[in-house]
Amino acid sequence: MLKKERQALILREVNLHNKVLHTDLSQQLNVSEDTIRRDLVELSEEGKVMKVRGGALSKSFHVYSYKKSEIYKYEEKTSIARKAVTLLSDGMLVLISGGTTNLEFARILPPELQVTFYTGSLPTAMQLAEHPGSETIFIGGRISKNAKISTGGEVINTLHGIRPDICLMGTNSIDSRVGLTDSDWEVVDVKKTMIQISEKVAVLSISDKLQSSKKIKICDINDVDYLITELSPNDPLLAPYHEASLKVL
Amino acid sequence: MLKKERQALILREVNLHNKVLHTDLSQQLNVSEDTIRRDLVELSEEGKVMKVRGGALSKSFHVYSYKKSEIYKYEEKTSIARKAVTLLSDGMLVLISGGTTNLEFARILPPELQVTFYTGSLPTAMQLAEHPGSETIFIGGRISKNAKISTGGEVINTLHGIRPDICLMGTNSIDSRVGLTDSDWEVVDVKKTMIQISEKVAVLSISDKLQSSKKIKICDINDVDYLITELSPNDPLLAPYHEASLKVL
DNA sequence: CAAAATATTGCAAAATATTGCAAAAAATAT
DNA sequence: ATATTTTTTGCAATATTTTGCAATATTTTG
Repeated sequence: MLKKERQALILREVNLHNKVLHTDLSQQLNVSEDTIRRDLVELSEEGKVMKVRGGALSKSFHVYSYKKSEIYKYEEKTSIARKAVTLLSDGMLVLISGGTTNLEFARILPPELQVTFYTGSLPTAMQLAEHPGSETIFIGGRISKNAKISTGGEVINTLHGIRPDICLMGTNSIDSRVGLTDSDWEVVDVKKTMIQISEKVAVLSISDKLQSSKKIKICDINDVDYLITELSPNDPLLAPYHEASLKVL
Repeated sequence: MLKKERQALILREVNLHNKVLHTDLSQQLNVSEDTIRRDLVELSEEGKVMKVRGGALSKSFHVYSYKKSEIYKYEEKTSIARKAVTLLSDGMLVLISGGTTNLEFARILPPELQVTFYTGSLPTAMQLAEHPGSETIFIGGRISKNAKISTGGEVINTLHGIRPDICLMGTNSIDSRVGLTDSDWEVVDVKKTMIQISEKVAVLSISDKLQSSKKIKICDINDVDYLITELSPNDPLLAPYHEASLKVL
């Protein structure tokens, strides 16, 4: 096994579990603990992991982290991301929006997965570009300063030229009666189209945002096929969505 | 078996399995490990694979670090960026490439400047989006994993639809006789077009890269209008460029 | 504090890289 | 076609890197 390859595997393990132990990795990869330790030191010098006694921790390091602000509810978002992965399979065309949950999704993506991603979000694209198996296509347009996504007519045009199998939509507000809403009309325009053109729509949302709504409407709740939260699917909070016949993961 | 043919096979193997070993390829193709090693070195110089000890990995393994602390010759790049700012004025349409020097340029951009930026570089776009005065338009396309820029026909098409006043081009190698060169053909295709369509072309380069060249040619030295380095314009190192009648800042 | 776990250091064996060189193969000129 | 030049290839001698091990130091834990 090549050194770089081994380090890539280690890095993936760290990103998935947020921590690794020398002993585990040493067994898993069939090398001495010394070698693992040296690898972790190197990775930590490159700023990719945080070395601690006995192993290493994830830096929850995204290529681009949303300006300094630690990702809110990091653990929860990782758990959402893991569930979302199960919706994908090789060869799919996936449309993915921005937001920290989707960023987390891009980070823990299994390397062997081979899909084509379309996105208009700069941070998401940066992170997806790290993924060895998949191809990332950025949808160009005028960059919205706060959301860091492409907006405008050109985006809508490009979107109408593709037919994604699934759309992974990060969201600010979802409500079983009102549907999906947002507060930025530029973003809403884009999201509307993303939902229209996609075969299936999955909404990724932490439970705080359930049953909340903003000023501008994106779509009805029926336009959504999957709802993914960090909660167990049979949590009472999710009941209204079951009733609206969404598939709740 | 011809050399080209062998290298094509190697390249296929790399892209298929994401890694190759000297030992495997040597057996498989009935040549010595030395030959394989030399092939891999060449392929890596052309930017097609990533050479590592014992074999090679597919390019997608490479991770580019944009951490400020790790930027090579950070101070020098800031000084280049400051000179580059003098070329801009309000209302201009500016095409800007990737690279750490341009990233630094985007960071120190005076906030009151009002220009429209076109770029295909994800890191550059991220930084430009922070700038209050200007508008950033991202040129969409397939994201090249190591350079983190849009590549492919769509980029070329989009570029042909605009007429920038100036192109700020980061570079890997510039030579007064050979011109601009690079090692990644995907990047070269895009840069060629960027230079063609722009009214003026400014090359930003730290002095280390002066009089160096890579395998693949981007353009002649005469296609460049401005050369910006961290050196004083009358530094002897820059004499060849004065002779080629570039404006040296 | 003492036992256990983990780090550090130096070292040697194995694997891999580099360099220079000469023979073979390919390209070019005669 | 033949001779000459250039490129490619394999080999050997010599570096360099990587790895595991052992002895010793340090930190953690109860």
